[in-house]
Amino acid sequence: MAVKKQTARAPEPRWARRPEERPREILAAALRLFASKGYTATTLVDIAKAAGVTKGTVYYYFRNKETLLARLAEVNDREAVGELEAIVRGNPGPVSSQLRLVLRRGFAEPRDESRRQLRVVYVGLHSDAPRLFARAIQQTLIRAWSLIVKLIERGKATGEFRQDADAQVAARVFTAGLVVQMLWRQTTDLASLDPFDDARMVDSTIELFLHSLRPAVRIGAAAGRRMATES
Amino acid sequence: MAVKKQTARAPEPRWARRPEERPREILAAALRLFASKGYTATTLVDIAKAAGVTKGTVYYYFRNKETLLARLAEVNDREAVGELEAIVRGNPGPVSSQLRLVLRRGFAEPRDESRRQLRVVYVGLHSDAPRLFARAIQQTLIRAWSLIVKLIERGKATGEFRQDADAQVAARVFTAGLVVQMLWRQTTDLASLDPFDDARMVDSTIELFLHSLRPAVRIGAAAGRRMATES
Amino acid sequence: MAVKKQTARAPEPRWARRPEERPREILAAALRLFASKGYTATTLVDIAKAAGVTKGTVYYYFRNKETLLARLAEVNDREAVGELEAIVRGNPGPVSSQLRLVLRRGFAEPRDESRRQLRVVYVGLHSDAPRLFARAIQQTLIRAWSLIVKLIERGKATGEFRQDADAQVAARVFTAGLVVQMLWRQTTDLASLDPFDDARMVDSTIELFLHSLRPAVRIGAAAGRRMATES
Amino acid sequence: MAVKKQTARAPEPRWARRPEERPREILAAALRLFASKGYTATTLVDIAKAAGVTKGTVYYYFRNKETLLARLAEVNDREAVGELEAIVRGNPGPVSSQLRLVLRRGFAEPRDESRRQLRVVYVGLHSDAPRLFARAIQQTLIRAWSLIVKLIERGKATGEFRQDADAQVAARVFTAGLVVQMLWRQTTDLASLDPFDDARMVDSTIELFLHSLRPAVRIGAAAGRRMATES
DNA sequence: AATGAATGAGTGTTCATTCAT
DNA sequence: GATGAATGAACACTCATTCAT
Repeated sequence: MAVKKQTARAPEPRWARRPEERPREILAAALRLFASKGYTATTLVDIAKAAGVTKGTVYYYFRNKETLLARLAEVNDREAVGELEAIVRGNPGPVSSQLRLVLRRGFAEPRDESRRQLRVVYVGLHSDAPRLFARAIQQTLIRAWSLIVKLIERGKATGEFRQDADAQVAARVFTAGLVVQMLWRQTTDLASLDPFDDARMVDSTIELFLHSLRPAVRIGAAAGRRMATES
Repeated sequence: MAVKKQTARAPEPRWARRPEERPREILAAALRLFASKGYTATTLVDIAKAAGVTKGTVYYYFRNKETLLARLAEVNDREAVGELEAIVRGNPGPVSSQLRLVLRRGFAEPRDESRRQLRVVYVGLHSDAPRLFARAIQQTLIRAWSLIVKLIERGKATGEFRQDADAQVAARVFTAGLVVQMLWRQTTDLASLDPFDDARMVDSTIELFLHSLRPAVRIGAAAGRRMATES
Repeated sequence: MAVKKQTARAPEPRWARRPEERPREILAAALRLFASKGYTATTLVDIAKAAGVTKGTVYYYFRNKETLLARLAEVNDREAVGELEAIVRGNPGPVSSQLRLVLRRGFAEPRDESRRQLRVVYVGLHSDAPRLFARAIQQTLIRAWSLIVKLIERGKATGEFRQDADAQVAARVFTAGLVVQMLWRQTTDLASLDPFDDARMVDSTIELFLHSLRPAVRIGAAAGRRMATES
Repeated sequence: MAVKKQTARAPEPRWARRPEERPREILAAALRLFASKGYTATTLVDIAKAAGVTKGTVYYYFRNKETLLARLAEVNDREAVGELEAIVRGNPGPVSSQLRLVLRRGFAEPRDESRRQLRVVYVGLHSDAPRLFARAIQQTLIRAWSLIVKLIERGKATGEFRQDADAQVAARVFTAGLVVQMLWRQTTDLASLDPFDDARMVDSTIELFLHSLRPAVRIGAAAGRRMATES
């Protein structure tokens, strides 16, 4: 609609940027938007604008909208487990302190904004693209969980943790609970509706996690009776 | 296309008036579809067809699509907390056994298919209708959590639970973790990707929950001995 | 949806009113709404509600929505010209004073609210139901115009009006101009955008109307020259 | 259905990019349809088809349906008053001849079909889009009226027109009457129902207009008496 | 490599009209 | 007579996707 100047003098190409960076930029924009508005509510024009390109360019680099989501999930898949493993390797202390770090770094306090967003998108996959979600679970979550399970087993071996703790379930429930709570608190107004410190949520979750794995008090009649009653 | 009987007697109506059942049926159809395809992916025509009516009828009973969702959420809100309270009242045993039941009945094993679907929809609200989600959290989850917190506090009072357990966080993380895990397992193929028994998930979660609240082996020889024994 | 009491005691019929009045009431409601919201913007439910009945009842008495409009137009057609004739008959003064009254009573100051509304609807016919509009023109306006024309001709005969005035056009332009201006002023905010007294509009229009029919200054050189220039 | 040439050379595009012409064409199509069927009765698909594009394209260039109407009104607003002023400037004769031209050119004989349609749409705004109508009145009609008023005042100053003529009302009633009559004649079958020459309508209206402004016969007892009676 | 004009299949929603009761 | 449940044909508008340039 706007009339374009046709002056022959200045050729000045309307677009001129290194094609290498484009995909990255588009993906980054998509991530930002998916995380804040949700996948469905984000339009391709939104993404294009945020990436400083036009719709056509997005389609030049990515087959379609869902591909963007898939690519983002892949990024997460590729990095996430590696990070966790690095954390474990880099921290030769007792398993309890390794688990502490894994939970904190891997599931509660993302290293940077982009990893936080990635997590939001990740959980959203469940409703936005169930198939992708299944794949992501397989690629990432299950591997992360088994890493945690391994740590717990090691703890059992050293006597730090009780033998009868269900490591598989512990790994799953605590990580899921923590991630979902943090997610809800950050995206909805849950933080204001249900006010309390995010840090407390993380710290206490870790504490509960470790405590749930530790040997319990068995001595004394009271305790014994209680156990009997409860079963 | 359908051949009409031309008997003058029975004109055989093309549709029947069933004002009493329609809303229920429509709501049921919506629930089924929302749970399986997600709110956004579900069309009003889908709902109408599934309910055996036409689009217009859906709009005759419900102002718009979101109202359907809201109504479903309301149903849940109205019943959910009440059920939990009933469970507590109906079970005068020790808090640990009350908590066990609350977790199982309230968050893991829905009484019927429709309550299961309701739960699926509920979690989906987070991305489909953030505002409704926030309302739902406020109406239901927070109240459910505080009910659990109260039980835990009672357990602390009786010495059954340790004083330093963070009841607030425990209530939140365990319920969220349990619900989400069950949800994922049931909606995706997670059950096949990550094969293990749903029942084990529930039982172990409850066990971990209670264990995380119990007094730990801390100081003194007893603890030391125990640790040694257990390794 | 609301449960109806089925007590056999009080039969009390839900609807019980003289069938004679219904059509009138419905028509009155339709008129009110058409005039204030416009034909298109008025729904049948609006009308039914305003008439204190339900949609079905409206259809029991009138074939469809447009029929309501047609019936209203008919009412106007039936009464309008008769009124004008009555005005003329009831006022045996000079034609100028008859015309004054005809313009005022017939086109500017409706006897009651309902006649004002009728006028609004009437003009709206042009876009809402062109065919009805044509019929209305034929039934009413043309007859009203020729009544005015007759008066003008009588004035010409008595020498009160100039011979060369185009009675046909005068009747048409002044009535149309007056009606439309009053309509615009009353329905839009024209009254506030273009502030001046409605009464002045009516009075001055009548004055201009009569003046345009009166013999011009012919005597004297100045006037004669002016005429010559203009032709 | 259309047979596609399979020559590998010329893939023969299914549609052409004509960003420069599209908006114009769409607007033109909309104008044509709005004028003939009315704004409300015109579908966006109608417009798209008439413009040789698809619905999407219409929305690519115009935010929504009402915007099309608004844009058309703007065009009129922008040009209409300017034209009138040009007429006055370009015709340095006596005010009576200026008024003649203004009435004829500005309100009776549109320069081309498109301006005639614009006028039709304009009057229709009253019921289709009251708000736009109000704006249009403000932007255009009031300004046009005051231009006419100014001319009349000038005529009063030169003694060509009588001092007591209500210029404001004259400007309003004659223009409205003329426009509406022409509109009715052209859109309905009024022309055939109420047969007489359009040209006569215009000429006579102008004549009546000017005559209504001229000094009246005041000489003679008869006239004087009449005036007294009538007030 | 990049653009952005053009497409077209949906989608929610409205509402006059019908018809079982 | 009267109701109001149920219908179904539109309709405006959105947006992922395609493709001419």
